Amino acid sequence: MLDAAVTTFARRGYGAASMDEIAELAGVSKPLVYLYLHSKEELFSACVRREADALVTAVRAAVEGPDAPADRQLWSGLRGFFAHTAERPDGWAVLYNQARTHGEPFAGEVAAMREEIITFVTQLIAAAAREDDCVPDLTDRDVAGLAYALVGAAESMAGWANGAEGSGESAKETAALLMNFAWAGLANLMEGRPWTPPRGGRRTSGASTAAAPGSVPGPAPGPASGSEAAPGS
Amino acid sequence: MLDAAVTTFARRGYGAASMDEIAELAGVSKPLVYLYLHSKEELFSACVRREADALVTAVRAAVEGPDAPADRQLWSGLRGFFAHTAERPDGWAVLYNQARTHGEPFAGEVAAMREEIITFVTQLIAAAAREDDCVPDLTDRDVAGLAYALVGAAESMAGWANGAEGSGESAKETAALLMNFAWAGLANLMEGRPWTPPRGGRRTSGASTAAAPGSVPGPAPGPASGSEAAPGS
Amino acid sequence: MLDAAVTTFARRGYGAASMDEIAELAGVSKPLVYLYLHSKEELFSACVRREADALVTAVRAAVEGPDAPADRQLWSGLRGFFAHTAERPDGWAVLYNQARTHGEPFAGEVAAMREEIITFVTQLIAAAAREDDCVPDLTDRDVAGLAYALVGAAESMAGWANGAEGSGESAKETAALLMNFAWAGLANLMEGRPWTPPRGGRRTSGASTAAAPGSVPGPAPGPASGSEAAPGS
Amino acid sequence: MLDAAVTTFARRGYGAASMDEIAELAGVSKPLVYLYLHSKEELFSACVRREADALVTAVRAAVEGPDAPADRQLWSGLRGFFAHTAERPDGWAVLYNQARTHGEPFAGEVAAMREEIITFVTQLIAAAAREDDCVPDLTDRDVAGLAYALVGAAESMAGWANGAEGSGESAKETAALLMNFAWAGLANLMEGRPWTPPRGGRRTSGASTAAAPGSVPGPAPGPASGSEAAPGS
DNA sequence: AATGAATGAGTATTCATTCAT
DNA sequence: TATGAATGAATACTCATTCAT
Repeated sequence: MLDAAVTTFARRGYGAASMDEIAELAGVSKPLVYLYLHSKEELFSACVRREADALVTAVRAAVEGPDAPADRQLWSGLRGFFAHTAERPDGWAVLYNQARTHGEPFAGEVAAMREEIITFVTQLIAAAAREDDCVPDLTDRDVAGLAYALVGAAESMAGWANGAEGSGESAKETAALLMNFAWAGLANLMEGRPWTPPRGGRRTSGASTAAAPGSVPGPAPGPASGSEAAPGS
Repeated sequence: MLDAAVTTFARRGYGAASMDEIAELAGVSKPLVYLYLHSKEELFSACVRREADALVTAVRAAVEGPDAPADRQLWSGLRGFFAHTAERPDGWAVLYNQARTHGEPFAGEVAAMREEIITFVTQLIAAAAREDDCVPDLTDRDVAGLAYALVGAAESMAGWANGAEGSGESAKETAALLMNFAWAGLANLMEGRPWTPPRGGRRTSGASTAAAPGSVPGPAPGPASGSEAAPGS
Repeated sequence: MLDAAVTTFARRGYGAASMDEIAELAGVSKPLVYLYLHSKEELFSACVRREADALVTAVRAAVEGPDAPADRQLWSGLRGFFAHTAERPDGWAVLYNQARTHGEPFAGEVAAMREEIITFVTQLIAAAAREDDCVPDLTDRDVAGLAYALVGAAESMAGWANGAEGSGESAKETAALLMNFAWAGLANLMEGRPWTPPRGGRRTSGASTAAAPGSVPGPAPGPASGSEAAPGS
Repeated sequence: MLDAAVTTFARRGYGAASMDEIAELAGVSKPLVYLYLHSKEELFSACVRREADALVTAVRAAVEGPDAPADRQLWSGLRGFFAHTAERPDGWAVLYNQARTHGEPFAGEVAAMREEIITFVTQLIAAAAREDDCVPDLTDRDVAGLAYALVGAAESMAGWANGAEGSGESAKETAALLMNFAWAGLANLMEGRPWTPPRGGRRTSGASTAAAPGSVPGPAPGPASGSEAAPGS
């Protein structure tokens, strides 16, 4: 019954999905839907909760144990994420497209789940930073921002990857692509070699050694000295 | 009048926003709204178009000329993006939350705008890769995926940054944070030093030299040349 | 201006005709319409009155003077009627199709005009009966009914004749056809030779000599000399 | 439910009848009306169809079998017609006043029904003419015109008869009156003794023997057999 | 004399929701 | 338990009508 609801909400959108259609697709009668799930809002909430739980569970299950190195944990988590969203595109659409955009009861629930994942990611980043025992000068806010960026990138890529013909294989590829995109930056940051806004010089790619801007100061340009500096760390 | 519509659509969502409410907020009467914008759909379309144009224009205006180095261009564009979304949170909400999720006339328009931006980013990445005259072995699909990741990260951060008390200053900070997050990874990739999935060793962060996974092969393991290279890493 | 209104009312119907359309067709602006004719109802009333007057006037003008024999008067009146309705189909449509069917202000006005014509026809019939100086035993109600029948027949034929390509010639033909249809019956009646419901015998057409039915008694069954009786058949 | 609709449409007219009013009069709620009849148009169509069928059926049932003489068939049909319209004045109003004047879906349906009746009448007239085995020189168009005249007369009288206090008795009377009005004329025509436009002589009633006008030529001037001739006048 | 701009009042239609069974 | 039948409440849209100019 929830399956029918998820499918319908994903396809039609919350507003355009009618209880009639859901009941019909579920093969039961409308009053029955009302018997179990007491209103459209509650029904949608149940969908959201179920999908959110499923997603969180899938990601949790995929993450390698806390002993593994941070990038490995992150990578495995991403693989789980992309695999899950590829497997349940309707569920993902409900979370990503519908729930976030329809008023408070739902947006809150999704936000909570997202927060959970973000917290996890944040901890990973922090842990990695700690592992590096460098002086990461990253404020909490910065770390949070990075987590948002990473999660946002993942979400965007999920939509993109689903656009093509998703497959189990592509989940791994997508995760690898995202790791490639993100990890070096994170690693640099954590090791105190931030990118800084160029000052007009011709070419300035990669993490420069200049002083950090805004709240992302790269205090210890430090590894500095370090030869060509263990890039990518 | 469009302002009122944008505000209402952003706050209530497309479905829940009633023409009555929009008209009242605009301080005019409903028939007048229908006189100029001829239906709810058209009204929403007009909002979407206006906001999309405004956003694209803002980003375009912010981007530094094509002579500037790629990271500089990207950075300035992001600053423009974050500044604009911070300045017009309702407009951004209409584009990001509402239009994308409500059926074809609208989703298409937003997708078109997004595509425009993604194309721009894609070109930047490709240009940077060319500048680096390395063998970037990045398939087109990979580049596209990276652009999606970057744009998705930016979108996510826009929502996050607006959550707090947005200010002009924060736009620059947010952009810098994202550059830090993203640029090193991009640079590594472009220079042929991709991150690769670890094989179980204890610590493996940053761009490893191992063979690339999936479609993101890092052919030239070559931190090789060494030289001052190694930037971005 | 009234022309535009008549045309529009005839084509769209009273309900579907919008003041905008009328004003546009008239080449003036809506407020001007309201300046002269103060509401939709009044505008429609004016149309009805104008067309009714025109029709009555046309018929009046066509009728030959009171000295002429009754059938001649009737015939000339019918010719006028058919000629007029053929010439102004929209006006006729307003009277016949629209005004009669839209609530009291209008139906009354049309009824009044119709009554005027019916009265005229009634008088003709009565006059003819008097001329015949027979004992016409026709109650007033009967005469009224006959007038209604004649007028109704004319109205129906007007619609029919306009359906084809109306022409001046056809007005005369239509009138003649109707006279043929009607006059013999009227004449028989007036001369006391009514048609009576057959009693089952095989063939009984035309004005029989049997007793009259209902309120249309044929008093003098055998007016005339009887003899040739069995007329009409 | 259809009853309520017919009543309301008849009383208020199609445009002014609101679904609210109909539902209220039917003693149900508006959505229920929409559940069964899916729109105002469809509801009106259903009314029209029902009333048209009822009328045609009533007339059909009333007509005496095809062996009966033509005038008898006609008379019985008219009696059925007047009885039915007297019994269901609202239904008749819907057909005669509303449906004919409101756009294509409806006008067409009524026209079809009318055509059916007119065809029937036409056949009766033609049959009668054949029975008379005279040379009826009536063109098809003339016969059609006569049928229109007869039907129009009947329609007009239906409205008139309903105006007074209709009763079962009056149906018979009205039918007789119309037969009196019409039959002699028809009979004369069919027997080749048409009325012709007078040439100015003082008195010229009834079927003259002069040449026929327009398309209603009276070929067989034939008071023919003489004898019973000269009737109708 | 004439109108561009604006609106109050009303209508068809839909949908989440609930009885009676 | 399960549903066919029914509805209250809300919404997009239209039109006759009027000021301010």
